[in-house]
Amino acid sequence: MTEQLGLRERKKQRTRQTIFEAALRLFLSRGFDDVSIVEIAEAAEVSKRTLFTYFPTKEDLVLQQFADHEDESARVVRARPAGTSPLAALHAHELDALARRDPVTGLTSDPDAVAFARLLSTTASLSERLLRYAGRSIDALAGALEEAGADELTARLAAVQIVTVLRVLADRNSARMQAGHPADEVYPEAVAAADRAFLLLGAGLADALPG
Amino acid sequence: MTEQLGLRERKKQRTRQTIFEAALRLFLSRGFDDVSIVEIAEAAEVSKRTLFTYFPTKEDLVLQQFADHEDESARVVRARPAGTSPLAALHAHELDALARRDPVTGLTSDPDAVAFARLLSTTASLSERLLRYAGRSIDALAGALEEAGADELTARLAAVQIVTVLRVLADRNSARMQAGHPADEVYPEAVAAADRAFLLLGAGLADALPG
DNA sequence: GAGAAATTTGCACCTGGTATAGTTATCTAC
DNA sequence: GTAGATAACTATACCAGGTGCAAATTTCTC
Repeated sequence: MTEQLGLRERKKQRTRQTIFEAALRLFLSRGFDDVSIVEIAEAAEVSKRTLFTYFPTKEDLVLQQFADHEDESARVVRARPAGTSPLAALHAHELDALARRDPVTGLTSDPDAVAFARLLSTTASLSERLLRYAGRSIDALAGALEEAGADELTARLAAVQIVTVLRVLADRNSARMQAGHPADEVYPEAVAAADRAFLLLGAGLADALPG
Repeated sequence: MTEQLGLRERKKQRTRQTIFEAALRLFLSRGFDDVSIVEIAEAAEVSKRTLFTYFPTKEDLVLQQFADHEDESARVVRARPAGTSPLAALHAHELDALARRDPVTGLTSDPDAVAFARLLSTTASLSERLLRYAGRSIDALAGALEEAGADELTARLAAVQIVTVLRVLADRNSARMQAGHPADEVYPEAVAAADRAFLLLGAGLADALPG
């Protein structure tokens, strides 16, 4: 378990962490667009050139951590208990995440997480770039659904629906948090919304949008 | 019907068109990233500053025309015949668009349209920015669905699902076109995929993704 | 400790985009 | 048609994100 890393590797990790923390601190206090790359580099005591070897774009300073979560839905589907449908597994996982106040649900009163979410939603270039990660998340989920027996078209359509619906739920929760409502207060609505969303995903829109 | 425009206004329209055509021609022949703004400005015989008064960003040189289509789904829902469900109206509209080889479906063999689609799908910054227009399309459709009687959450969830599914269909058709298949050959599959997609939207994923 | 390999740096450079201030063209009213 | 008024355009200088390159520094290996 204990990774034996050389000094070189440890220094790299420390440098990356230092840059990231400096960037986040500056972004949160003054906004993404009002902080320049050189400023971050100075705060982290590295050269501009070095900063860019760790983070290829300014947006990645904020978003690269999302790469860790990009296959979460796919993993949930793959790890589901026998006899459970992919949708049921994802539904259960979302309810569990809400109960845990997992930041990915948007439902958390943790000030840092709320501030971070605000940074994302108020910065156009960040919310746009975030969609790139959503795309990879869709690809991963589609792959898992194919493994579960769906044909390619169905898997892709289902994956894109599921991922975008989860995003809508998270956005709504996050908006409530940013409006100052405590997570515990919003929790029941968040659960109801998730239930509604998975009902629509599973049973379709026909009944919900009658003629 | 005949708009009486002054010389000033006519010149502006001509200038905008000239810039747009120069940009598109250069982009198509050499790729979005390998053509600079100054090059386009020179080709259109305007100053760089003037170019930016017409198109606020380089991406808008390609994408601004999508603004016209951003409320298409919403209009279809609002204009649906009495007794028709929103989903049925959108389904019928998509089938009609496929039959007409409307470029928005991705199903067209028109070389210019195919080249344009390739430009979009091969340029990261363009496909990302395109999602901004998708966002507005979702907002518009959600509004129309609320008018049709859906509650706010349902309308939003349905809208996001519908718009993203239509995008998936268009992307797939466009990919087939770029691979060189003629539209008439792909048409039956495209119809089948659209039918499948609207079936899933209407009846849900439960049956399609069993445990 | 020497040399190889990786990391960091400084510097020059490119591109997209903006600010400003001045020039040119069109419009309106007489 | 001419005189402003007004809108559009241009040149220039500038900023920020990002890259290429060669030199300098640091870590690794033996």
